[in-house]
Amino acid sequence: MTDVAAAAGVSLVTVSRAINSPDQVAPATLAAVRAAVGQLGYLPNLTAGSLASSRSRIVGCLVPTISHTVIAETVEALTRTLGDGGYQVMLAQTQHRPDDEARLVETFLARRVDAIVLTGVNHAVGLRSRLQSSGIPVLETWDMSSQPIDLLVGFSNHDAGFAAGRHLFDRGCRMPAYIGSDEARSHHQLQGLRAVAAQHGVPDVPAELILPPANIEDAGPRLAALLARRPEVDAVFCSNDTLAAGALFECRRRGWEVPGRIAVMGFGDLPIARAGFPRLSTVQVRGGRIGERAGQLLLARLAGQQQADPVVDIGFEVVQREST
Amino acid sequence: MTDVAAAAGVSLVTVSRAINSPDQVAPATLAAVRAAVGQLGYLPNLTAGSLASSRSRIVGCLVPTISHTVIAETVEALTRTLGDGGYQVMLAQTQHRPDDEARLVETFLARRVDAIVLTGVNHAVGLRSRLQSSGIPVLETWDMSSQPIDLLVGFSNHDAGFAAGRHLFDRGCRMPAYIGSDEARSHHQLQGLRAVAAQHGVPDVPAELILPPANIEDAGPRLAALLARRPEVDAVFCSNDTLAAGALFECRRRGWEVPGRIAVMGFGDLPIARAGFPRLSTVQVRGGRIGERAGQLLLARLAGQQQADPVVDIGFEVVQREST
DNA sequence: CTGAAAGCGCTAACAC
DNA sequence: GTGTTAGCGCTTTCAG
Repeated sequence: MTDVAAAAGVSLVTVSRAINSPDQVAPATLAAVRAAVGQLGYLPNLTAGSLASSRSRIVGCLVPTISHTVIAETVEALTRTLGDGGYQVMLAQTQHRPDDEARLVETFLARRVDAIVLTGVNHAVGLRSRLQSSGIPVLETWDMSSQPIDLLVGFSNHDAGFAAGRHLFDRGCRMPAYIGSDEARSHHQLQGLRAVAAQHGVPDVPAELILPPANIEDAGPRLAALLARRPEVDAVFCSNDTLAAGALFECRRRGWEVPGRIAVMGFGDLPIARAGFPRLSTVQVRGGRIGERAGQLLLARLAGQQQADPVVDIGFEVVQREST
Repeated sequence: MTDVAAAAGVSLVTVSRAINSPDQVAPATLAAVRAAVGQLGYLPNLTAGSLASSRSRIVGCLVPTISHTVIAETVEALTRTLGDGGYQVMLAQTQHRPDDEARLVETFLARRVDAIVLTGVNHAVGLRSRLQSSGIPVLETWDMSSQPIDLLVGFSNHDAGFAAGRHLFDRGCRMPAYIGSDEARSHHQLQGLRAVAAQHGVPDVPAELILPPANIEDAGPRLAALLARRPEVDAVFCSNDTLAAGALFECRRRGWEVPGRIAVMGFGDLPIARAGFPRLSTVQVRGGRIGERAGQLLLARLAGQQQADPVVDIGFEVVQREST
């Protein structure tokens, strides 16, 4: 930067300003600086800038795993929205382990990220207060909480499970079952499903909870196990569309009609829900919208604006197709 | 850090060493420093450390999009391997746009990342020399090149396409087709497929190239278009298992037997290949292994070791299941 | 094994 | 609109 300043015949600060706030610099000066930058091939050192300004322009984002398709859309939209606002996303994977989440938060804090995005609302003991005392914006996603750490963009997994169950009963099912991942957000869905089942006089909902990472090839065996245990099951709600697609393949393998013999319902409304045969009924969640709103909320907060409502319920929608 | 030094009764440097190279510090001193750190809740500022040491311990990683399942495994393994070595991965998405890739590389360089990982071997003009003159390790993945920028861990997409085609002809197919993404790695696969077709006296391989991002719901319509144009097609090779699963659903919708009426072959050997019905024949690529080897190569290089062979061909394997 | 001095490359105040 | 001064919080020499 010293070289650029010399070449442009100005001082260090002027170069800094020409780069970071061009409108505070006279047009002629700006042109001179830019010429010097181009000629010398100068590349600013953002690390030095971060240290001096105590703003890193990095947002730390923690997800269970990036292979989880439903969450990928959120990360993609978040990255795009924050990127347009001049921020870079630093991603880390918790592998669904709260302790890893807490450890990675420390790493992010040590890197002086400007904000942190978390997946879900269930965290390791102490993380909540640790984050609140850190002084940076924190945003939770993909669930609802009565006590958000700070900002929150999500929807109620409990209510989504309830709505899915109601849909299944409305379609004539008598005995729904659940296949999901063994983690908090799936548990909330299952609780919702159990609540609606209780209202219909069904005291218990059989469930298969898969140790994460749950993937499509787990669905078949789990559905088989479920049906071996409880042959009266006539509907299965899966915590994501990928598992539901696996269930569809399993039904096809057995030559079972869907929804004739068994109804299958997914979650997320991923492309696979529309591509399947039969097309999957599902709970639509706009994952991209979550990422976008999250990015907007963070940008506003990072720009110093206090938002009216720090909690955004993005909602969900039951989509009926052919599988129920 | 000054406070910790005071509390422990040592100097600044000693605290720094206790944290970064504990074995260079006397056990008693180390204990005192650690006690002070714990008591004060001291969290090192990695940004300041990076500036002083000119090592950020960040590796920049560029992928087309993180929603691309086949690449997610690589990123996951890379993140894990580098994480164990004390490095953090900073991820960015190019959306398959070479210009975005070049722009993001500049951002990474400005952040002084210690190394850069790229997807594929086709880049914007000038990026190659820009990276070579940057002086940091660069690693390309998911393809082969006769002129790698620096390090490379991948496999030949051309040869994979050739092998898939040979498998189809071996299984009795006469007229293969291709459905893939409209980007370099798919193009290489298609070239391989065309090469083997030519050897079998098939002068042309009909293809549908989907503007990225290609997803599962594109497969059905594209397969339909392909067959409308060329009803004699009796096999389709898809650039990934997800598209192949979409093709399977489309066949099911039409009541077509697979592979009786048409053979379907995927690429990647994702879980969906094993979960489908019929189970998908595919080209197995160990995406996780690519990420792992890439991480190891980078760690070695970053530790100052010169490796014998900077290019690793991870290979691939044709897996026959039920769909061909 | 420990410490003192000298920056790393930039930005925030404050002046002019 | 531009410059001067004083750091940001750490690591790297080089001594001892």
